[in-house]
Amino acid sequence: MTKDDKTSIWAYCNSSAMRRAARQLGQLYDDAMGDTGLKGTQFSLLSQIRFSVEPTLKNLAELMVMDLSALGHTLKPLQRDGWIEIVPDENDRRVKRVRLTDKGFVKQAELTARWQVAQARFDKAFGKEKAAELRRTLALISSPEFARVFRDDAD
Amino acid sequence: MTKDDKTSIWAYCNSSAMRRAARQLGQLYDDAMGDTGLKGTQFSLLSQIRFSVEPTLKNLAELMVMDLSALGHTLKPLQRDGWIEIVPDENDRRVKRVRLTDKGFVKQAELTARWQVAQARFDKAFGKEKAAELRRTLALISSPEFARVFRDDAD
DNA sequence: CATATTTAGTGGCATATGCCAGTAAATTCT
DNA sequence: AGAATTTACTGGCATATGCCACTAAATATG
Repeated sequence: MTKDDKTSIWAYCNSSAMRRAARQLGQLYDDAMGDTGLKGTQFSLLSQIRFSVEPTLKNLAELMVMDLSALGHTLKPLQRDGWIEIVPDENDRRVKRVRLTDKGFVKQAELTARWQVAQARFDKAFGKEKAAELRRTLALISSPEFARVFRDDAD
Repeated sequence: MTKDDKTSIWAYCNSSAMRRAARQLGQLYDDAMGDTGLKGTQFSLLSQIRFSVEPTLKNLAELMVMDLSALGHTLKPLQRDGWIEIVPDENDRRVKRVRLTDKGFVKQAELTARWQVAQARFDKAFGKEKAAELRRTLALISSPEFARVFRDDAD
């Protein structure tokens, strides 16, 4: 164990430990975004939108493991600044789809270049293989299956 | 790899993956807090305060790997509702120290009982040993040493 | 000692994220 | 078909978190 001792929740609580690590990485990756005007969270969003096929807000919220309304709020600034656009679905009038604007594509590429620097630093500091494994672990924890097992504790 | 494929940033970005997992766990642990009126983040705060010796805001911010002003904001509701109190340091008039109120102690204990349920579920779903190792990994990533190595990439 | 610098917090502003209530459109049920 | 229910989203409110500018107090400097 590191210098964290029994007087720290981090040594015990999985959730608190995860949030704290998320804050640290958020900080580090945000720094890497530099003067692009966007943050790591926004880079994630733009990237997920880019690599999805015009996802609906619902789709995107599920992929992000984010509350639908929270997603809506988070997209506002990106929409306002012209990086994305939200268009109604042709078949189902309840549904709205998100996509990058041309400008958004360019911006996503620019951010990706910045991101790679941070990513490389992480790999170097933490270990490339360990990093890949960590991501697999995090993906598992983020999965709906995991949430289901966690909740259906009834045995 | 799980069902996440190359079209998901989660498969690549350590920071995005961490945040996403943090959202999932936040959700799961918050649910466990039930009708206590407080959330997992607030439980973390109360716990860290409880197990620290009247930390200064600065101390606490460092332990939480949180921005000092962010911490200040986050403490507001807890102070307003009487779970904690913030008192000026006797020697250094710039410094303020945080501590639980009597009411706060009781509340922290109540929340701990709820937390244990979530924690047990996590251990069961993820594996007790794996969970302990994950927390060590997260603690490492949260450490100032890690941030330093990450930033001082200059070689 | 007087001034420059550093340190600890505060307040305002902006994004991140979640809950709840409400609305409209689609689906199910009788 | 018409009513009940479900689904997808929106808007308001509250906490979470960070940046920047500003203030007060302590410390270092000449």
